[in-house]
Order: sequence, then structure tokens, then C-alpha cells
Amino acid sequence: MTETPQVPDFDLDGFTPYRLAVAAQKLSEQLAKQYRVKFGISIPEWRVLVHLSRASGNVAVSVRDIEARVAMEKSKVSRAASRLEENGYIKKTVNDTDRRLVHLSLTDKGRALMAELLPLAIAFQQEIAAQLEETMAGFEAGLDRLLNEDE
Amino acid sequence: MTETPQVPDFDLDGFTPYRLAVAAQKLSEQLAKQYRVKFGISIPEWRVLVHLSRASGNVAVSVRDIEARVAMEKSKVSRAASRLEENGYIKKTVNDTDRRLVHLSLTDKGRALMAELLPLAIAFQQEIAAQLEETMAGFEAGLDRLLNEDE
DNA sequence: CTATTTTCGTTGCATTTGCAATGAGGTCAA
DNA sequence: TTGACCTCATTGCAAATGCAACGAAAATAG
Repeated sequence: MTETPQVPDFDLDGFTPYRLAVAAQKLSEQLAKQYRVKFGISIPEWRVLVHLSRASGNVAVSVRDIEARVAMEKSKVSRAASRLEENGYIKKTVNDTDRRLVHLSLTDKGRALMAELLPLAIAFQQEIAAQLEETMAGFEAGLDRLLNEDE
Repeated sequence: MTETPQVPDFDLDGFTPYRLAVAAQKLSEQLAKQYRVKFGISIPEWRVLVHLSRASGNVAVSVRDIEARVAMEKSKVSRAASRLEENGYIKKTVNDTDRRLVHLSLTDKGRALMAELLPLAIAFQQEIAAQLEETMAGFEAGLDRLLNEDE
């Protein structure tokens, strides 16, 4: 018989979206810090670079492609690309057959950067694997479920 | 014998920090949207509210407590608390014994809000559990590892 | 008791972000 | 061909963020 509404019990620490957000933030910060202090690169920039280094050479990559592939807003991609271009890591050229498209590609300087960056990422992935140990497979399986859900 | 540096192969889709970030963003957006459209509440505000509703009544909760417990910068907590106070969901009072501390607590209006919000969160958690199915245990175990690592 | 150091919460500022609007270019149908 | 729509990338703007600095208060040292 209280007038105050009954609030259900709820534990934030058991709430998966929260746990996920905190874990993601933690890993991202660790990684971002390395990139920032060593190379002055932000996470959006890193994502663009990685995508370009994969597609390297063969396929033409537009802002739109990256937006779709890399889970970032197109304005974020656009601004990251501009910063990268300013610093000489990538080159933007207008696609001849469709002049709306901007073709992004790594410069030699960009490739050199990636040659330094990627080993760090690979090492970091190994650290994570070491932390996860035998839970890794289950963890990644769960992540797959969450990522592939077409809501 | 190329002059261009050799860039290691690297798949962003297999990179755990990236996968985690994308999954976290996806879940957060789904949830945040509900809160925003139905109640005008942001994620930082939601986190503060949840913590207050847990500690409800008994313990005094300061900005610092929330900062530590809820994985947010103190400025973020401070501003979230200010918005919540403006909207009448919480009350700020100066702690008598230590006048640096600001004691945060839910108002009746805040408790009423939580009585509406929490069932949504609980339902969302169940959706996630349904998505994860048998991978849930492994997934949460992995999350534990990542969260509890003392870096 | 003073003087220094530390803790707490807020705020100023520069940067980043998300969203909507814009403009330039392409597509398609009549 | 022209006009109505669609797509792409950029940009303007308001809001959110992170960080450092600040002032007030407490703890600690001397």
C-alpha cells in the first residue's frame, strides 16, 4: 500500500546491450589509443583504410560501398575520407562512367601506413583470443547471431 | 620486387573489436529508439535512471558512484543528471556530511517512468536471448572475460 | 592551525556526430 | 528530348562528446 509505483527489479550488469556496449567501448578505446598516439588515426579513418587495403587495386571503392560494408554513416565516411586525403593516405578520383561516384584508393603512403597498422591489429586480435580462450568459439557464434539478425 | 609495401591480409569482418562495436551499436540503436520516441530519454539518461532505481531508497548515490558503476565519464553523467532533473525525473541534493557530493535520487515521476521503461528493457533482453538461443551461455561467458579483464 | 594535495561536480571549448538539406549527376518513361 | 524521380557525396547546423580547467570542499602533512 505505497503510493509510489512499483519498479521491477532490474540489473544493468545482466543486461546484454549494456554489457556489449561497455565491452565494445573498452576494446575500441584500447585500439584507438594505439592508432591515435602512434599514427594520428581515428577509428572511422581506420575502418576506411582497412576496407581500402582489402579491396586494394582491383575493385573501385566508393563512399557508398564503404558506408554499406563498414557500418558507418555516409557523412562519417565522407569526412574520414577527407581527413585521410588531406594527410596523403588516400586519393579521391571521380569515377568516369558515373560521375556521382567518388573512387577512393590508397596511396603509397597509405599502403605504407597499413603495413605498420595491420600487424598491431593482428596482435590485438591475438590478445583477445588469448583472453577469451575456450569461450572464443561460443562468443563469436553469439556475435554472429546478433550481427546477422535481419531485424 | 615491387616498390609498394606489402600489406598483410586482414579481414575486418573477422576482427573482434569491430564485430563487437557493430553489434553493440545495433542493439543500442534499437533500444535507444524506443526510449527516445516513447519517453524522450537518451542512453546516458537511461543508465543513470537504472542505477538510481536499483539503489532506490537505501543508499546515497553520487555522480561519482554512477561514473564508476556505469562506465560513463563524469561529465556525461553530470549532464545526463541535469537533463533528468530539468524534466523532473530525479532530484539533486547536496550531501550534508560531505558537501562536495551531490546526492541523486528518483522522484515519484522518475519512479513512474521506470515502471514503464523497465518492462521494455526486460522484453528486449528476452528477444536477445531468443536470438542467441543455445549460443547465449557461451556468448555471455566470453563477454564476462572481456569485461573483467583488468586490462 | 595553516598549507598543500586530493576529490568532487560542473563547465568551456574544440571536436565529432547524426540528420536533413543541397546540388550535381544518372535513370527512366512518355 | 524533356521532365520527374532517384542516387551519390558533401555540407550546415544543432546536439553530444571528451578533455582539461576550474572552484568548492575535504583530507592530509607539517
